Amino acid sequence: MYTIGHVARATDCKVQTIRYYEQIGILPQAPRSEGNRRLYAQADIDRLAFIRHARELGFPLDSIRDLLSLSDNPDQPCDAADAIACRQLDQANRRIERLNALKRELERMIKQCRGGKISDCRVIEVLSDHGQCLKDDHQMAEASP
Amino acid sequence: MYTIGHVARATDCKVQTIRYYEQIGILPQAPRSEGNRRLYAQADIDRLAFIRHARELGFPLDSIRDLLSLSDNPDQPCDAADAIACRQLDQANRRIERLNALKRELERMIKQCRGGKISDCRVIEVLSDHGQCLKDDHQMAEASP
DNA sequence: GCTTGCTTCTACAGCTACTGTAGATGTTAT
DNA sequence: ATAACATCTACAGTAGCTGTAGAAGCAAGC
Repeated sequence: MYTIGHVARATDCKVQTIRYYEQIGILPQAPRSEGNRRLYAQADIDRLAFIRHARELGFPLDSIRDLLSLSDNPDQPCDAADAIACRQLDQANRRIERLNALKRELERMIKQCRGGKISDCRVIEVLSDHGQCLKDDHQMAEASP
Repeated sequence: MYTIGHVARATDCKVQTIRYYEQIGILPQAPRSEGNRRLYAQADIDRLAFIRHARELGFPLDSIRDLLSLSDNPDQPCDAADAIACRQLDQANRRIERLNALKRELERMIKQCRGGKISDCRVIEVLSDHGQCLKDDHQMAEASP
């Protein structure tokens, strides 16, 4: 069993954030030691690492709850899980597309930059992206219908 | 010139959020009409669309400020811009990697799911990702040194 | 020209997801 | 056993919005 401090170091997460996640129920109530300290297992570290990564990728806690429910209930009827997974996959694909566009533009800039100035920076055009995105995005709400 | 409502619809962004961005200086002070309404040009819509997309991708406003400064100052000396671009590129690459891992796992689940149950869901393992990520991530701080 | 209805204005309160601080108590090393 | 550090609870503060109240602007129809 690990202390909260160990878990915090292992996941690069603040101690308070771990207690906060327990409080809002996204992490289970940790069992306590004799002296009332929280005790964690490896599975808790995995779960927390998952949450942190998903947060860094911009998923809101509600979406993360959804994703976690997939592995918490491996025997739930498939259509519910399927809907969650599809929705999250859809979001992941859109994010990847945009990140790739940003990446290409940053690489272009860095390459061009070796010559002296960033004479025509198109970072904004790349991500503001009227062609496809603005129309599609309206169906991309976080919540389910 | 466009009204704030038009800009909000065009970028799928709340009117209050636009005013908030003006307040914190990430959007310029909009010129006003006779009757004190804010007036926007296409360039403002582009800038706002960029900000919204970057936010959805999980970039904090400070990073976005950095990115915007690249296109705001196309004549700034190259090493500063280069550092910003490299840092953001690095982040973008890490995000893409993680999203691809998540995507693969979601696809696997969806495929497997057609058979009845999600018997062994590995969503957590995929993103908790001890192998590479946890060590690398400590150098990945949002702020510059 | 006046009313109805919608938009925008300012100002401020509330929300999510943390993050920091205070003061007490537990634990470890010398 | 005492200093140094980790953890505890509780609560206040922050970033990035989001909602609401009440007043004022504006456009369309009578």
